[in-house]
Amino acid sequence: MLYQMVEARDDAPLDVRSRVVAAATRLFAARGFEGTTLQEVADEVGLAKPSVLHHFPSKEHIREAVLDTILSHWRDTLPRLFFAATASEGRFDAVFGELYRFFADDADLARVVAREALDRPDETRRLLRGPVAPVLAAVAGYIESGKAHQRHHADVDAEAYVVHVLQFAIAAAAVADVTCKALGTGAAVRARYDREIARIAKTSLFTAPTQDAPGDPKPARRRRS
Amino acid sequence: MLYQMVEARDDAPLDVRSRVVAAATRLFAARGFEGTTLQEVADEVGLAKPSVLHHFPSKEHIREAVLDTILSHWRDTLPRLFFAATASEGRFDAVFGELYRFFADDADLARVVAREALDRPDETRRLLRGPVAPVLAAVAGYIESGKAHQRHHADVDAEAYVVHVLQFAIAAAAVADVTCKALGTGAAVRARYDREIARIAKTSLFTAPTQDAPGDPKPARRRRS
DNA sequence: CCTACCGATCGGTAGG
DNA sequence: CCTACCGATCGGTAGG
Repeated sequence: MLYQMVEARDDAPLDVRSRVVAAATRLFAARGFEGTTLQEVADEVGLAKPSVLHHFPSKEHIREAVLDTILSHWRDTLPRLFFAATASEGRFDAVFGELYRFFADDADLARVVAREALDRPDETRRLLRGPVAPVLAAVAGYIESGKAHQRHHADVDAEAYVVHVLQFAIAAAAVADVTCKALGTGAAVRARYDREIARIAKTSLFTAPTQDAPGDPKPARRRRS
Repeated sequence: MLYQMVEARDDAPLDVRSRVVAAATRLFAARGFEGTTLQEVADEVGLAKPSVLHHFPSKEHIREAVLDTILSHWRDTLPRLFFAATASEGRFDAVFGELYRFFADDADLARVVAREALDRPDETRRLLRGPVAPVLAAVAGYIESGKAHQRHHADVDAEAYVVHVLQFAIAAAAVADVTCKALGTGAAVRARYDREIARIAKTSLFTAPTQDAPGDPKPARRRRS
């Protein structure tokens, strides 16, 4: 079967559905689902409200489209992440960097996911026990084997560690622009913030400094605005 | 000056304002400020909507009362926290446990704070640079001195570490009942979850296992329902 | 502390 | 893709 491929180039003209999803993602991230009106979405896309509802039968359908888009984006990067995790030792920086950067590069995605966890705990639970579970289990297995080889701390709770690191990455990315300001002003602050979360994740797992390059994921590259 | 003391006993009858704040805290935590209506708050308190508005001139005033209550509760525990942090070495478990338990004991507080950070980044920034800043700086100073004595890892970014640990504790408490389910079912799961976040915070700071009792904050004691 | 009610805006529909 | 409009509900007020 053949699907119309959606061009991912940032400057390519997007179809109406994609423009609605992009606008809704931004607005949901900033104000939440309940705090966003269809009128605001329509205004941002440059359409009348009924025109938006021609493409999505209800506001709830827009929410689902936003979340599906994030989830499918993530599904694309998961295999790469997983491969990096299992292919060789000492690749922790790359793996964590990949995970963190996915959300840090576009804080709106992190904010939408964080809001979803707060707004709809049951759906989020389903997601964690469903499609996300195998990935968590796989990474936990990798950590367990690392424990057996004394590469990782013996008292790491592999499953709990993975869950915490995942939610740390999302939470840190979601509120980075807020909490970074507690570190003072200036451009270097965000780099310190990013470096420290990577260091925490890494040091709490490995028994000794790895042979990796020092744990600094590249500073987040911003996607828009 | 003399103030009317508000009795903290859980079973003591509360005045109307306190009951409104308690109901609003629960509702704001679950649905967010925009997702909560004055009617729902009134219903939960058992009053008519205009009666609620007799005690608080607007919905916005209820939000402020909710946040003030959380902040002042926290101000009460901060001195204790700070004293524990600076009084002696090896008290990390107690300090982090205190911080984490404050939010873990009542996840609604963590959720309200998390939502506030997402909904009103500017206000949250002001809070971080204002009243919260001295506490962060003090703890960061304690960590710096620990680095000088080789008790803490040399590459810890003290200021960034403190900010991350704070937001980790809040985020972890806010979504604990969601993400714990990714660890399986059963009563022990939450204890593992709590123990692992304490271990991560501790291991990423200290150069070697401390002389403390193993890093397990008591399992969160639930305050209500 | 209530009943009754306000204008505004919500998500969504009709019809073209 | 639009104008015009729907019933419902929003936060808040009047008046007692």
